[in-house]
Amino acid sequence: MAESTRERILDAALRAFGTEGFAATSLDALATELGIRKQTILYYFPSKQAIFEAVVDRAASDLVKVFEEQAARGIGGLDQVEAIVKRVFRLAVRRPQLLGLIREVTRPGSLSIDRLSAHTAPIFDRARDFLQREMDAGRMRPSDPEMLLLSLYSTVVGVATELEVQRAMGISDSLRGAVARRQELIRFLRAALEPV
Amino acid sequence: MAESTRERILDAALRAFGTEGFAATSLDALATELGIRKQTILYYFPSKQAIFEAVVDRAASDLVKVFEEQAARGIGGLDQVEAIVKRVFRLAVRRPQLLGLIREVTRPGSLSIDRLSAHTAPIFDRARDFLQREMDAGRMRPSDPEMLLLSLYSTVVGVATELEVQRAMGISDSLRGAVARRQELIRFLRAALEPV
DNA sequence: ACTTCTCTCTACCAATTGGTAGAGGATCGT
DNA sequence: ACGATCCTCTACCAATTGGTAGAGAGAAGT
Repeated sequence: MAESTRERILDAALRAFGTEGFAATSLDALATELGIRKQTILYYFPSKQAIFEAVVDRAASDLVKVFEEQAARGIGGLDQVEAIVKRVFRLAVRRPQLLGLIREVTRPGSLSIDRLSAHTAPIFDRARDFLQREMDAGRMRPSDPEMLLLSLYSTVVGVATELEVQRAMGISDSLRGAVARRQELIRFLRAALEPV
Repeated sequence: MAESTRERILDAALRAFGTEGFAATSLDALATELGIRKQTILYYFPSKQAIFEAVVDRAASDLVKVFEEQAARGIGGLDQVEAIVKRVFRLAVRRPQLLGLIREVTRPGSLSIDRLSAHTAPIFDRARDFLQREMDAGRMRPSDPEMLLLSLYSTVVGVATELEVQRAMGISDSLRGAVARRQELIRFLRAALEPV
């Protein structure tokens, strides 16, 4: 048994919640996909909401880990921004459901938004401080770091997750397409952030 | 009778689909909200899916109208980009469900993505041509116009719609906050697009 | 042999889902 | 006065939903 039933449930739930969404995912469908009974799922988790929260917790800590690994490297300036964008992109390509889940949680009606915030607040603070520091040091164009962070978040997550929009625009969603997208995004961000 | 029942249904459906999402919206809830019976809704629309499609059609044409009105003005360069961003923001503040619906439609599993594309493809083409023309004329930093358009889309829609993320970041979601967000976004975009 | 614990199962259940069938009341042109 | 059309309703329905109750199998400790 390479992977425990509990882990398998969480994996399938992440995929389902991250693509179809919470409401559109049924426990029966999840169970069928796993070749088990719905009641087996409910043995490990008391409710559907509890599964969602467990999935959010796991996804959030995976995401936070990516940031912390890069933050620990202590690179400065735009090179650090570029490195983080690259890491997020790698994650988006390998595990697209992960960012899809973030989109699901950040939807207006979501119940687990505070749960996600609890995980991500520290890295938001850290990112804001980083931007402020870089601006003060003249390595980045000065602006409101909070608003800038929001713009950065929107751009990166959007470019990484809005695959259907890209399809509608006629952009290839192949792996090569992802690389091109990343490259163009980095150029875009560098232009926006470079000090004058 | 200021507004026909059919129109009232479409209004309520836009709000519900744009915030809670398609799967999380029930016809019964919609009917209760309107003070009518579910069967009255099903008199005007043959199915839930049909309501969604009608809502998408109406939302898309509203959105397209905004772009076409601005395009007709024939302003060039970054001033035109700024004008469009401002218009999108005004729409996002006045009718937040509208952009929320776009997010819902562009989700991976959505059925109506082609319906939306049919409406928006012409303005995408137009926008791409516009960017290309401006780059050729040296009024904008040269880059891949398709990828740039994707970055622009992501940034604008994200900043306009990711209200929960903004709340988590500690950004005010008041009207004044929206103005500040818009201003910062325009500075961000100008920096990214200005020719060197 | 016996109990205990872990796990997955069958059997249900009440509530809600989207949708059908058709009655009844207006308002209309004739 | 008449049928026709438009609109909203009551009454159902089969299917699916998340969740409960509890049986039974297997392994492990005693």
